[in-house]
Amino acid sequence: MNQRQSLADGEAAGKAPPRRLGKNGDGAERHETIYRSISDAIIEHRLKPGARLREDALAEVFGISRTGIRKILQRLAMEQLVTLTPRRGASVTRPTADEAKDVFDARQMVECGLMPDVARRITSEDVRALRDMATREREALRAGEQSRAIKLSAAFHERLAQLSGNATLAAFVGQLCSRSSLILAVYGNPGHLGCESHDHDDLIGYLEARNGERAATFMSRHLKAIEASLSIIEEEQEVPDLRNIFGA
Amino acid sequence: MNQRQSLADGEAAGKAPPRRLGKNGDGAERHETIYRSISDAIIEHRLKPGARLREDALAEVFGISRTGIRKILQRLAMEQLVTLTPRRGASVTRPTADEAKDVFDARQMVECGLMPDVARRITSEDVRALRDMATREREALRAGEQSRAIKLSAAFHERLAQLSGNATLAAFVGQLCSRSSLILAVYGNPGHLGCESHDHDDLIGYLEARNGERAATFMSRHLKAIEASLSIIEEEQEVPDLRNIFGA
DNA sequence: GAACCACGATGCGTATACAATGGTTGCCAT
DNA sequence: ATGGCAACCATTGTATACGCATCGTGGTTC
Repeated sequence: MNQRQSLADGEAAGKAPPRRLGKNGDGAERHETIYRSISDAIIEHRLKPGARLREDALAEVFGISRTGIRKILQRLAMEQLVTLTPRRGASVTRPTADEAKDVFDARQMVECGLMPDVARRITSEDVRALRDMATREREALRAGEQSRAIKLSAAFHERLAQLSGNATLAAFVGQLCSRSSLILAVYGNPGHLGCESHDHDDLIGYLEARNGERAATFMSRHLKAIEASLSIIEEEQEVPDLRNIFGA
Repeated sequence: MNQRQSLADGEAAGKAPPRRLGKNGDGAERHETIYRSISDAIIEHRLKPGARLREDALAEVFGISRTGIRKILQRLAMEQLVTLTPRRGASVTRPTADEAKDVFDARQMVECGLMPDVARRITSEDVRALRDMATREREALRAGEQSRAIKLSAAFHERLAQLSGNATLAAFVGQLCSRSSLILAVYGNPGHLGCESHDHDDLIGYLEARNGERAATFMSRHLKAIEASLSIIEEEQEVPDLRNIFGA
């Protein structure tokens, strides 16, 4: 299935004669891959809030037509990662302060509420996998790879929710984590990342001890700490900077 | 494609001879309307779980091309109201027993958790609107209009969640209620509808008295009662374990 | 010199055409 | 008569073409 991989730089860019390159055997897989690429780029802050996502450009980059891109863009919009404005196209969502509060309140309720279930169901295998994720996150943090750390942190929280056994709530938590990543991009202070490096390890300890209550209260404090670290000042930009920057 | 559909003729006339049908006049609105039509039909059990939704048929019924229908179908699929199978098209989702459990567990957590906030923020105006909805629901129930009653019940729960002030969680509850409606269609006993007729009124009473705790426990019992009324027998069709039936 | 209007370009929304896939049916061979 | 194979048909997936709205730019007028 990789044979098609080189279409981006190949002759595909040309007009191509009777070139039917759309016959990828793994069409669905392809879309999923592209979706993940864009999603990851947003979560890792490689695409910053407000960045415009032109359909043509994306279509060319990924070697598919605009139709497929639109589908992906719509999915991202439904997850609130991109904003679709009627005649203006797509752009990376810039969460408002209200949305940020809603997201963290929701996480507070759902993630904490899930902890007892997780504590009850967690296996030693799960514990090992979680510790591994926490370790990698700490390493990324120490190496200064903020983007990577943010993604790993979101993945950790999502994974945790999956262990509860409730797929619906786990998917919801996954969306909330993605949005949190965006919120960090807008309101987070550089240098002071969301999750403390040892927090996740402590949490794993409580879960391993099957202490759901303790884990829940810890998670609550953990999330509160992240939220408190944000500087939600609702900085309205849009044009005014020029005056300020170049001196009036 | 067969005819112009007498939609916005008024403004079209002002534009002189735009023989093209005025699709743009209310394009987004139109999609929203169609989305609601299909969504309502599913929630009201006019479209039953398992029903196939052919793109061509829908496109013709609503007078738009398949492109628009696909967009709507995808949105419905993301809300788990329809299932999209790769080369087989769309059909109304038939929830599994596991999904049903997940959905009701999620409702238990979120709706109950929201009650304190609702009790704190509710206004007399809200109370009046809720009572009105409850009344209409009771009337529909008494009149034997089960479809209508189910939709009104879901709307009631969703409205309640909106009063919490958390738009994210409210939207999530809305989805859960829609899915619950599907679950009722599959596992519900005819004649014994989900919500007891007086339950909602009682709940409003607790909220009006700003007794969030009481409302939460009542909501918990309410949801438990609905779930208990289901006959989740997991009647599996779909290749009914020939192995098991005919011995391994 | 500034403001307003007009014209052109860019980019999205929709429709349509085409290709590929999976199901179904009919025929042939065993 | 039954099972397998092959061709056809129905339906989706993808790409492309076209129309329209909005935005930017330049010219003209006050």
